[in-house]
Amino acid sequence: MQAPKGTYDVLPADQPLREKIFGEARRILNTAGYGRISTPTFEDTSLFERGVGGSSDIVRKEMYTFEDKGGRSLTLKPEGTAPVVRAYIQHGMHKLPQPVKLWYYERMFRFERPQAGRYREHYQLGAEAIGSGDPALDAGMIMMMSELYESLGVPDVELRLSSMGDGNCRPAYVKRLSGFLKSVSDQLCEDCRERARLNPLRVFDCKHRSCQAALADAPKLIDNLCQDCQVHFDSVRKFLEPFGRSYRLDGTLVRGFDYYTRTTFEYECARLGAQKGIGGGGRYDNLVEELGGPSTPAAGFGTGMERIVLALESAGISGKQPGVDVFMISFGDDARQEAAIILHRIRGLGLIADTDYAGRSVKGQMKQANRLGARLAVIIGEDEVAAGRATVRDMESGRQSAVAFASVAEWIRERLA
RNA sequence: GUGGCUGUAGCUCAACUGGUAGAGCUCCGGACUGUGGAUCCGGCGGUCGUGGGUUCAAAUCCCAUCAGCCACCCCA
Repeated sequence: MQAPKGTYDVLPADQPLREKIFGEARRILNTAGYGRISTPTFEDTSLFERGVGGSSDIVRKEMYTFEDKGGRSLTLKPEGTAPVVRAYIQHGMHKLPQPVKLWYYERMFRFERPQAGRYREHYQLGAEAIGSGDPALDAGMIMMMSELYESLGVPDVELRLSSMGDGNCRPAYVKRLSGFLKSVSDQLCEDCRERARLNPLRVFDCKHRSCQAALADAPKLIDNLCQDCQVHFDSVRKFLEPFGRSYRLDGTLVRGFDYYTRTTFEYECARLGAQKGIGGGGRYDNLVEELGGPSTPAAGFGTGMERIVLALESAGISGKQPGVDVFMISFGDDARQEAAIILHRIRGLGLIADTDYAGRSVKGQMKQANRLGARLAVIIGEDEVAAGRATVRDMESGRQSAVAFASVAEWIRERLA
């Protein structure tokens, strides 16, 4: 038996680093006034069809869609924004002071071919601020991500920034681009011709040299923004400026969801290979309305737990398990009985305490205490039972003390304080 | 979904042109009758990813399949 393709177990040794990442994200988001939201693992399929968009690969071929016994079509969530927006609408959050700022840490599911850094089930940290079109918000999102990566020590992080325009300027631009693509159609690869038909903006993602060459003179959306979008974009950049966050202005940056408008951004870790995108996001001013809510501007970001982990590991950064304070060593029936009582008391004082359940020899138990990095070992054998006093050994110095059973727990707490 | 590489003990890896699986680390024990981190010794541990096929004989060759990895694709 093995875990299904593209899934994996997070083992105890993996947890500390993940918890550190989660903890940093929580700290940053909480200090920025974001409240955590959890949404269901699955949603009505139509939520993603309408939200993410029919021309996206995710909806076209990567969703885990199934029918439940009531005949409903449900889908394991492939991304986090649509469900949060659904919750915003469902709970009438537009009546709360705006914007409503929410963050999440959730599992995402996509039927993709797995690879290092790409899984069929992965964890994403994300945030959404719904109900504000303020460009300062876009910049704030970008800076929160920067702060997260920086505080964790993610190496070689690069930021790409662009604008997708809005309903005012994008359609006209797409028409222009389509015309251009038609004129160079014979120089494009098969995929690009398909893209030209479905979602022309995505041709810019193509890695084929010939396509890149053919696109060299293509009109860029970023040069064809309408007045409002241009003002907005300039403002985002202005808000970013004082922070000194370097970025690459990239008119070819197109994210994989249809709902983005105006600002889009993507963070990459240069040492991650093909799956180097560690996080991204942008503004989605039409999504709330498209999902049945009032016309509401919003922005958000998402970042991948696994990719952050890989990036940190590539820099030799790891998490460490909390060390054991006390290891209880005992042998003989009476002694084991006494040890169990004392162990319970020590734990009750909030100390991390463990003992042997494997029938190890005294030497073996000492070894285990050492292996766990215990600061103190409490030894209880026949002699100790007879004297009513436990032997407490300092694992570093090797010094031992005899302490009465009744007070040994408190004695240890003071000793370790 | 496409192409390629890989798959031997819990981990890292060996095993010649096919001859029937071994080391280091880990773990358990002993040397050290109730005391760890060093050393030495011993022990536990393997459907050779799985299923077929070729062969007197397959970890080794062939086919299929599963999984991982790399690139494409896509994205976190």
